[in-house]
Amino acid sequence: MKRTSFEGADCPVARSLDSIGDWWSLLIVRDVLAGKRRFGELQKGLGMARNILAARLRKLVERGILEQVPASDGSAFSEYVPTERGRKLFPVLVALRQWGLDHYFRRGEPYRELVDRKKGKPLARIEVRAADGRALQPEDTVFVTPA
Amino acid sequence: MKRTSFEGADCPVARSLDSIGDWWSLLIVRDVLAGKRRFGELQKGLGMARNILAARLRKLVERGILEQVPASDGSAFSEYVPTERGRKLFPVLVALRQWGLDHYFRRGEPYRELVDRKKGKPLARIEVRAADGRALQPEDTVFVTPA
DNA sequence: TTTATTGGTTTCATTTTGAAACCATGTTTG
DNA sequence: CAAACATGGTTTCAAAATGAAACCAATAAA
Repeated sequence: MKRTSFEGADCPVARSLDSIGDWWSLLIVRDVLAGKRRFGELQKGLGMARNILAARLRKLVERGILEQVPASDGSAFSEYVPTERGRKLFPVLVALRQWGLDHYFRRGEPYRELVDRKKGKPLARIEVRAADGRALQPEDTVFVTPA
Repeated sequence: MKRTSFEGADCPVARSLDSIGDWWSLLIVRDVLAGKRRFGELQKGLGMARNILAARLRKLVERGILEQVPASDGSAFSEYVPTERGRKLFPVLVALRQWGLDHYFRRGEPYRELVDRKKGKPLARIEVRAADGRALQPEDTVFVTPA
């Protein structure tokens, strides 16, 4: 009767969700990728219960998405930093951001835009493409069993 | 003490998660985008409790991600089909799939690959890019308040 | 006409969540 | 140095979500 786990699922999407498919994890990763590092900073920013944050951080560390390291400011506290695996979630976050902005913000509604630091311009749209660059819709794809 | 809602969050990622940020919703959307339509088909495929599936479908319809329509086969049953909004989740799913495959499948472990239907070749990698096409890492981006 | 299937809802036990209190360090201030 | 405060949690407990199974009404098949 436990909450079903997708850890051994044969679908990569399901396995991903097993690590980050709950209500808070992606928001934590979002904040860490945006530079937040400390427990309290995350807790205040997200407005979430401390015990839940502690549990999520533990799991994210366990799954190799974050790493807990001694604080960079010399203090005896520790910090949570993204691993390479965590950084690779960036496209997922940007895709979710673009989708949410398109579908759940009214035009004119204020929001903070994520831009290319160098040029200050909005990011390109995230798209699914074929190897040759053609944009693909769901129907343009099929599953196959690799050789 | 209610489960916190991200519906009115100022962050687009959070609003997205309010619609699809639970354990099952994205898997349901994945299956519907892959062509599954009927309640029982989804339930059996996902192996999830019927009441939870019913609740999720209700919410996905409410949020405009799926639509409940009379069955196409002439029977009196109904079907769940993706809306345009639901179809637009495709990049999110593909990004999650690529990430999960990269990080939670051992090499050689069997999986089904999603390929370009026309050429039968694997999809291009999903990447975050600037307007001019440069690939961007998290540190290459900043938040700004649009004018 | 009986039987089976489909698409749910209801019920109930188990888990998870969230708020608040608590606590052990570590850090700053007087 | 001592007292006060901040930090990073853990514990406790009530409310809410989840999951398994039983149930049920409407179809569809035999």
